[in-house]
Amino acid sequence: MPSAPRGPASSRRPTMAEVAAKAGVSRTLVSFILDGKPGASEETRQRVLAIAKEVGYRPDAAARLLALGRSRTLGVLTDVRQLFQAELVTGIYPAAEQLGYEVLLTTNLSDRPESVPIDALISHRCGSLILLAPTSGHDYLIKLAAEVPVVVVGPRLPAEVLGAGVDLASVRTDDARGIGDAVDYLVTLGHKDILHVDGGDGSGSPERRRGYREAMSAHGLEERIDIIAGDHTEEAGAAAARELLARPGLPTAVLASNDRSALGLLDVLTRSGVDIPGELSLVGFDDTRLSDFPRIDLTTVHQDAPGLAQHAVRLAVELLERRCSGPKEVVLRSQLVIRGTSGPPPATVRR
Amino acid sequence: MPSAPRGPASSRRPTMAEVAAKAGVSRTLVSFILDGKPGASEETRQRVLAIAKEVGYRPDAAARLLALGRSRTLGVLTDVRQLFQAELVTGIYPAAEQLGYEVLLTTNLSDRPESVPIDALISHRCGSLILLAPTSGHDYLIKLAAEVPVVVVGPRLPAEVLGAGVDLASVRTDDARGIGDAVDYLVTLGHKDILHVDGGDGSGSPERRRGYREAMSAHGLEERIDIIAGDHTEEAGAAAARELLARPGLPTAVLASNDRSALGLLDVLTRSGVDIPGELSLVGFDDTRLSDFPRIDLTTVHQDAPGLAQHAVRLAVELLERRCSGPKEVVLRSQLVIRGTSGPPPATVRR
DNA sequence: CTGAAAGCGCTTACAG
DNA sequence: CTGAAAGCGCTTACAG
Repeated sequence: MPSAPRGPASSRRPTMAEVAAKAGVSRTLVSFILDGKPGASEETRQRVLAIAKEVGYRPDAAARLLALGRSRTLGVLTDVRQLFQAELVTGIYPAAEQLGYEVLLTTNLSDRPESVPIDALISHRCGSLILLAPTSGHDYLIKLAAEVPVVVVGPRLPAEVLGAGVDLASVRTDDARGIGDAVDYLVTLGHKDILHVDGGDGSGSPERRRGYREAMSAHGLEERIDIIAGDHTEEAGAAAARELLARPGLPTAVLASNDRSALGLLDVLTRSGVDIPGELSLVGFDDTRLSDFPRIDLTTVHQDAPGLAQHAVRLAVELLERRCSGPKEVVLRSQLVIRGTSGPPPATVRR
Repeated sequence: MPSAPRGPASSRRPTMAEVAAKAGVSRTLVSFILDGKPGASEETRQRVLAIAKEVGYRPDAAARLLALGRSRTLGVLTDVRQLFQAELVTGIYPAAEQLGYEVLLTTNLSDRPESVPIDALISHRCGSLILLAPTSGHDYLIKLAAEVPVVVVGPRLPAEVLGAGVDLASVRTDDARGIGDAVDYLVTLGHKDILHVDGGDGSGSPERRRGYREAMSAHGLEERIDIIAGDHTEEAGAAAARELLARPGLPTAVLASNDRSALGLLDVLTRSGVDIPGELSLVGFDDTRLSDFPRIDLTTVHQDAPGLAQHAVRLAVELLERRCSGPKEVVLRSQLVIRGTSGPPPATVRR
């Protein structure tokens, strides 16, 4: 026996061959039966199934992958610290399961490049990759997609990237329109001094910034355009709030680039005695909600997480199975959800 | 060629054999070189490494696993909706990497049994499993641990489960003592009417409930013991708050079983005009914090997430490598973190 | 320093 | 309905 001595694991873990031996049939037949293929008598089927269950047989994914050459596994890169992504992940599982695919997860960590978890996914033979709000550059994405199909969820990809001739697709929310809806709503209420705390280069942030500018201009408010630089964290929102409070006057409305930033704003402003929405209206983006708890009752732009997840899975599978017919970019509509942090501007505007 | 035609993937993905052919050496040597083993001249080493890089060679984890018989991969079951678990996951990666292990993640979903994601982990040949706050019964855990080493992070496992003779270990916080510290602190401030909103059968909840009872008794406050049933969600905290508000009088302090529950309490109580901490002190558990943002400035019992993660990984690896010498239960101390939601009881106690 | 060879556990044409 | 056989890409004694 030229190979190394095996650990107790292999003796502990029953193989297909053992099931076959116990059942007195060939390995081929066991494979067919477990795969649900025809070709075995009903009686044999039952016996083999019973034995497999009895010995606790579990298919070895590694061997299966190796034999198949390609896996029915979708690799998902997420950031476990982002609650909105948790909602996407929650939607990805059932969508994948329905198409007969498994899902493997890895997470981004702040102290290592995104390519590390992505490499792990590829090494484990994920057939295609779903990247949630990736931060890598476009060159990297194109190189990656030349190797394995990639679906990017969140940020907008320029046409030249999507059209680079590789297996790269994009699923996202119509961020610009979502912010535009929020601006329209605030303007209708009578707001004019609407400020935007942006999300830096966070997923969707450039689009949201653009949507804000365009909507303000469309309402003839271009000279009221006012942007504080931020990112998609509570801390950035809190910092923006401090900056606002240091100014001579407050805007009547603030549009945060995401809910986390809005939370930071809400926290600092509320503590400083700013009445929300009486004195200032606050609107977030994402509608992050994993429980049914209304949390802070934030007016926000709702993203269709289950829809995004479903399309991402569909595209990932189509790309993998080489039958991607439709467009490689899916843009879902958002929906403004009006809750308790927004209302008409105060009668006496401070400016 | 009896096997099925391969998809474009295999032709696209370079193998070790291709690298060997290009370099004009044997596959064995390539394997040795990529593995960092001695046995090749420096010149050959460099050439092979260069070629591997040039053709974009990536090791095939499936084949590697199959050949090795055992994987250097740790499977982690988490719940992507639980922020505290995200902190554990964040700590698990670097700890595993340091020991030369990879990490594979799956998530619990509310609509399917925990055994589904666990089976996926096993199928992908994870050498051992780290289960974050699992909800499965003890019988299941014992059965599972007979098959593959299991480390449970969070809930306390009874001695008879840990001593069942299978590869099962536990890492947790001293929940009872943590709550006890919080009770001591509140009593020192002058509180007597200290109520506990428990966490049902959430991870650590039974211990926290016990700790509350014991600490209250130790202070001679057994007749003030008052528990509202809940779970580890904001919604449960909010429900408890509503129940409290419907009572004739409020306690002077509330101990929530975790931070999410405390958030729900805080939200509803604050909205109802209850002054926190002036009128009522609120204490959470976990110290969930992924950003540096103080969020709601909650007084809480801090859990050492990096420490829990590190011990979990260490045990998982020791169990896997059959050199588990030390105890199979690690209990880490918690630390009370006093912030803005707690203070002395109001001068005029409502009762 | 290097190569031929067996084996990991599975799948799937192919031939009964 | 069933079996013998090759192959997926890797690792590792063993023999030069």
